[in-house]
Amino acid sequence: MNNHWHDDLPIYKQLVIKLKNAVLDGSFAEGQAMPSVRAISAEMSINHITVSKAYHELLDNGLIEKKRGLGMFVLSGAQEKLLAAERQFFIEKELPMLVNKMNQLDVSIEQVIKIFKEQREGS
Amino acid sequence: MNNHWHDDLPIYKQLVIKLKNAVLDGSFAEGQAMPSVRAISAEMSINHITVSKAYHELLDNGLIEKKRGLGMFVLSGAQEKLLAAERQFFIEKELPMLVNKMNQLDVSIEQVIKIFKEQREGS
Amino acid sequence: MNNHWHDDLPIYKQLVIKLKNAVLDGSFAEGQAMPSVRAISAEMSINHITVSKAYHELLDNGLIEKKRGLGMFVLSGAQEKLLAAERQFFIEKELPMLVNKMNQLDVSIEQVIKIFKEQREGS
Amino acid sequence: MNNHWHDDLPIYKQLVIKLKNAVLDGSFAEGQAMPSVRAISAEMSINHITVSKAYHELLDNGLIEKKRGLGMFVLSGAQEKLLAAERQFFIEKELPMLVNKMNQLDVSIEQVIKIFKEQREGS
DNA sequence: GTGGTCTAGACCACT
DNA sequence: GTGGTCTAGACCACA
Repeated sequence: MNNHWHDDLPIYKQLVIKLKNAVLDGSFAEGQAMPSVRAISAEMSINHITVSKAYHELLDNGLIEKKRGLGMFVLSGAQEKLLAAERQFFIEKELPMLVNKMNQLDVSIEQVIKIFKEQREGS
Repeated sequence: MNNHWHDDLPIYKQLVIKLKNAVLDGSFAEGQAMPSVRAISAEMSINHITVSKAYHELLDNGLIEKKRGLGMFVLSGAQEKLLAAERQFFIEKELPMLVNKMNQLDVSIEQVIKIFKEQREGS
Repeated sequence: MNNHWHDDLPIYKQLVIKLKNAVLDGSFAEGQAMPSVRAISAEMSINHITVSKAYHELLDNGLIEKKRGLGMFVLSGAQEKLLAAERQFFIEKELPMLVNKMNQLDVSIEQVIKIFKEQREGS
Repeated sequence: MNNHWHDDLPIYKQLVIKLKNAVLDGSFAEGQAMPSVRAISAEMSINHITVSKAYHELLDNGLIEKKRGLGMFVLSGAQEKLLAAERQFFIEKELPMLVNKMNQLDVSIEQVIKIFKEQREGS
């Protein structure tokens, strides 16, 4: 987890994204305790309230749970739930917009495929 | 042009997008006068300062010009210029990010092609 | 709106209750602007963030909407929605608990009726 | 005695309620030994300090007594004392608040009676 | 140790 | 004017 921020998105939102990615790729296993608010706060030099705000978004999304006096814990099924939600959003919302823009800008499907293949190999 | 706003983008930005789209699809032909600030302001019930802000972004982008006492006019070459700029941004920035997300979410290129074809036929 | 707090409930929660009551009894009519965050903040001598937290709870409950740069507005249907929600919660959750406790403590239904009638007259 | 906690009340408070209910319904007879702190701690997987805190509340309420080296014992008269206290609190504090809410939400006394009867039969 | 709340004051983008 | 974000530091309840 780096601590390099860009400022077109609020810090807590960027943190939400990082945390979600960590859940997605399994860095935070289900049932496991998340790093404490103050730990992140110290490690990344951001206010604990800012961290808390990020955690609350995960809480609202049903990805983590709070145990009083103990901390935040990854809920079982969180990884799958997150993956499903992101995939659905991507396919139902982002992809159609992408295609729409392709039509508007006269970008051919071949160009997309080309970039897709390039990036596959590069990574 | 509807007047339904969402909240995740500033109104003036949403207006910029609408105006650019209108130039892109030829609704505002080159050399033609743009609707007056107060016309848009009234029609969409938004503050004239907000409209003005949107127009200034188009001015800065070199898509329109101001003729004193007459109003704003679409510059010649605006459509093509806009098309080129958007296409470049799309290919160099947006597409790679989307492809990256596709990889992360295990979305196949076939799904993109499928949606592409569906949307082609539908429109 | 008074500004006398008890401390068994966080200030922002107490504020939520006050605001909901104001919507319930029609003090804030639908479509009308809510008092600004800073206005309440000043009037009640509480931090604006605390007020904001309360407003966000109303936002999440779908009772008010935010208009960028303009403020918070009571949504149409808010009063009815709130009334329905509270009544449902009362009947499905609170009442059964009440009855359950009555049984446990051997409190007769007659006593409840008596208090009900007294309070009706008193108010 | 289950071990499923909710988050809107501290665990030790929830435990206090459970223990009181057990005294109320006679599960813990007067003069009888209460389960040891470590027994409850183990059975419910909660910290022994938390259990201790709950027991201290019962001690302060004069419902149990500590016999050095032997454990906690239900005081004689505990059941009746508890019943009286809870009944008084219920009638003087809880009922008026509920009735007040009934008026605000336009819930009729007939609905209460209906639910009362249903619950009587059901249990 | 955990998270929750609050303050006072700053700065920002938007209308 | 509107709300949003962030900080630094304080205090609290809970386990």
